[in-house]
Amino acid sequence: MLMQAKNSTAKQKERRTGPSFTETGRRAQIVAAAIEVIAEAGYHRASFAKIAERAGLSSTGMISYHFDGRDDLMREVVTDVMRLAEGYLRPRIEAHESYAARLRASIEGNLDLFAEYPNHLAAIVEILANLRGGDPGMVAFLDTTEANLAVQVEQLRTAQRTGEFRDFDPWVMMRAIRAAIDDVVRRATHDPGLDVRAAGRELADLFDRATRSTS
Amino acid sequence: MLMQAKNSTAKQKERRTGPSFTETGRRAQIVAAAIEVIAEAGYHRASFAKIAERAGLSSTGMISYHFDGRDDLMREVVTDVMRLAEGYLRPRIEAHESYAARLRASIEGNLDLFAEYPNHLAAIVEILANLRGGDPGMVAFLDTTEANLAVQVEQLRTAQRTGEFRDFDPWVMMRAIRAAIDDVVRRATHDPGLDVRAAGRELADLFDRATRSTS
Amino acid sequence: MLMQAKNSTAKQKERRTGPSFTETGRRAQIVAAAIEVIAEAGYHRASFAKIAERAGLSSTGMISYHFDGRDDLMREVVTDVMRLAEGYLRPRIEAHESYAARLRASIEGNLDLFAEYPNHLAAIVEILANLRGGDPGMVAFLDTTEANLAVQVEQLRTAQRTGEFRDFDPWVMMRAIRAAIDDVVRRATHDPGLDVRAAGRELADLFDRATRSTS
Amino acid sequence: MLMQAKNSTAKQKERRTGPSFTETGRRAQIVAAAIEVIAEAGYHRASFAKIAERAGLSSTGMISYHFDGRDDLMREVVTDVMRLAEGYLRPRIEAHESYAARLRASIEGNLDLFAEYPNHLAAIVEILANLRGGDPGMVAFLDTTEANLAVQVEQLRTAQRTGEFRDFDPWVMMRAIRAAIDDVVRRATHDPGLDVRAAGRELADLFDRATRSTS
DNA sequence: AATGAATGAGATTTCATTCAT
DNA sequence: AATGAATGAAATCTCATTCAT
Repeated sequence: MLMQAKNSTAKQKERRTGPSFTETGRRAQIVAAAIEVIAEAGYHRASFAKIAERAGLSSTGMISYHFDGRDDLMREVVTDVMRLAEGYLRPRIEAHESYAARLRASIEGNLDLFAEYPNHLAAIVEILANLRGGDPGMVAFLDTTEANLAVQVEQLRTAQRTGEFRDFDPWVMMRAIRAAIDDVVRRATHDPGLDVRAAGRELADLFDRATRSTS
Repeated sequence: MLMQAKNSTAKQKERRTGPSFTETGRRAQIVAAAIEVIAEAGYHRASFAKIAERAGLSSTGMISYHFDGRDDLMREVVTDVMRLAEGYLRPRIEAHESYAARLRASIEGNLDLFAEYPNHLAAIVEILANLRGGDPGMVAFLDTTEANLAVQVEQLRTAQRTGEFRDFDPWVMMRAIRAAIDDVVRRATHDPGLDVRAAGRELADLFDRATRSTS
Repeated sequence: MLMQAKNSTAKQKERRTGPSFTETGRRAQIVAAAIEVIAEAGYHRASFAKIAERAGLSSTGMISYHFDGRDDLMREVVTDVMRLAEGYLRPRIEAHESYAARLRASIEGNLDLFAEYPNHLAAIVEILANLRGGDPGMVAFLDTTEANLAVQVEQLRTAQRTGEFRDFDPWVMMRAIRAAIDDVVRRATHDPGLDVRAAGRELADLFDRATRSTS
Repeated sequence: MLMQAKNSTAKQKERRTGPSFTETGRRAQIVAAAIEVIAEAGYHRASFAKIAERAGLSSTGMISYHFDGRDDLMREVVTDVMRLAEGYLRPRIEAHESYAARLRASIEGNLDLFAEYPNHLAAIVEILANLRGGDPGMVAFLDTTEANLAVQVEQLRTAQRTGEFRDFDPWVMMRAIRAAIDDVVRRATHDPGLDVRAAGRELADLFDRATRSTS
């Protein structure tokens, strides 16, 4: 899904003086429940009622209390997963020198990550796929995602400049890679039989051939 | 999105002896309105109220009158678009001999089609992305989509046997192609500045390198 | 259900010059369909849509055209069945001399009639059980039903005066009889295994003991 | 209507750990409002809107919040009334030794109960009369009613074995009794002038003659 | 902090009726 | 006479949010 996450945009409720341990714990608990529900039921079907039930809360009011609306909760889910992905992927990617190896590490790493945290990745894919520009409050969020992508596009461009990668439109390539990974995540979420790591290797091969310079 | 559509599963209201021209006309009008609304607002936000307003109807009851529920309308939308895509793509694909040329025609054709009928493709992508196996009545529909994909996978396999394409997992390849096209459709729907035909050519190049035999 | 029907309250639509053969035929056809649907689905579930479908009509508008609303249709159903019951029961009852024999003939006759025309009796029982005084236009109808009952009550009273029947409140007795018969009708409608003629004999015995003078 | 109620099938919302007093209070209030509305308007006309208005609620959503749909509310109404009837009738019936006296106590007791709680009995009669086997979730409910009836049938049978009652079909007798009582309830609901206690005595006399052994 | 209760909007569906053809 | 289309009301249910305790 993502090669890396840059910055956290989590916004604690600002009317409060500061987060207490309890509140932080509750927020995390709700986020965890939301991740499960979104992964299973999808973005739009993940109602506060289902999330509250999963979190063991007796009312949806508790969610509204801790989060400034649905968008705020979704933002927290995304940043949470991005933080996880960042920590998981960055060392695996930076362990390699060549851009080709880094690209492979990125693709395979994403699917390894999914194999370990299926709900987390499924949730973020669901959310990002359902964002609309019109949603006020989510626009800034789309920009963040776009910025993350831009970083990776820049890496593709650098690899092209060094001659390691051939000539292609790095934005189109990057989005094709992301779309392919997300598609595997989406399918695997509802088809437990799918071998995601094998699919990851196949995709890595595919995009290796598509990017690598022939010289 | 789709290389071709196989069969239409449109189901007229069966309590009638046959569809009248008038009814078909109204149905078509509602389907057209639904396509616009889905493309703009997304699958879940496309309420009967919005569709009725777009279709110039005074009440949502009219939609229930013409369609057997939301699923029935969505089915009609998908079969409608599939029919369109089939008619548009098949001649363009079959005009070519080699599998490589056919694959290119398929990818570029899908995005040319989108350039001409942006709402139609946006709608079908939205619908198919939001289907869940749990939706009763839509399951058979997912099967149709899967069957369409299988046909194309078989073509990839044939091209591998002839030696024109190299060795790769045809299912993973096919889904990567589809995911990449759908992603362009999704982005272009909310970013009018995106040059989809250029993206189509880029993707065709990309997957040409990924599939073509080196020999 | 009823020992006899006195007068028909059927009201043809008065804005028309007169009933044509076709209209009369259609009305009868709709009434027949309504009887079936009411018997199967119950009074409130017998929508115009279901009745039209059963009658082989393509739209509910046809029912509104022939009947001045739901109440009018129901009135026609009731008068139709009352006419049937009248023709069936009167000779069977009048074949007997004693009031006891007539009462027995009435009870057993009603259930014999049900055995032959299950839908007709089921329908009228359903309708009469669901009438509310508040329904405007049906009030006069309830009066008719009440008048029919009054005739039978008068017969009970006469039998008491002759000494054939003992002392009891004839209204309470009459309604208990009617309620018992209707109950058998209601149950038999959804339990095909019930032997209604046997139940009829049992009820006749029961009310014979309850009414007959001991002297 | 009922000689006794056997078991309560009330189902609190199960996602909760347990019912709070407040929730029980609101539920009870809604049930009370439902009883009034059903008694006045009938089963099918007792919409959530009317019930909410009667209960002083501003929206029907509140009813959906407290009950798992219409069936759940109706179930609660019936069990509530059955509980009331059970407490009222059992001591009155068990105060007597002979089966004849018990039968009389049952019949008169039901109508005394109606005289004190007219809406309660009217509501349960309305509901039970309008149940259809097809309603999923209510089937088990019909079974309960049937089981209650079976208990009473068994008592009739015992009285026959002891020689106190004469020979008759106990099921037909029991249902005739029930039907007669329910009929009085139905009529009295819309005719305030009817003397239900007198009717109860008449019915008790009637069925005493119908059941008692001549020896 | 947390809960149950309440709210009001919005969604789909069904219904009887009316209208134009 | 008949049909398909259209209408508007009403009904149930779900949802996110707010409130009082």
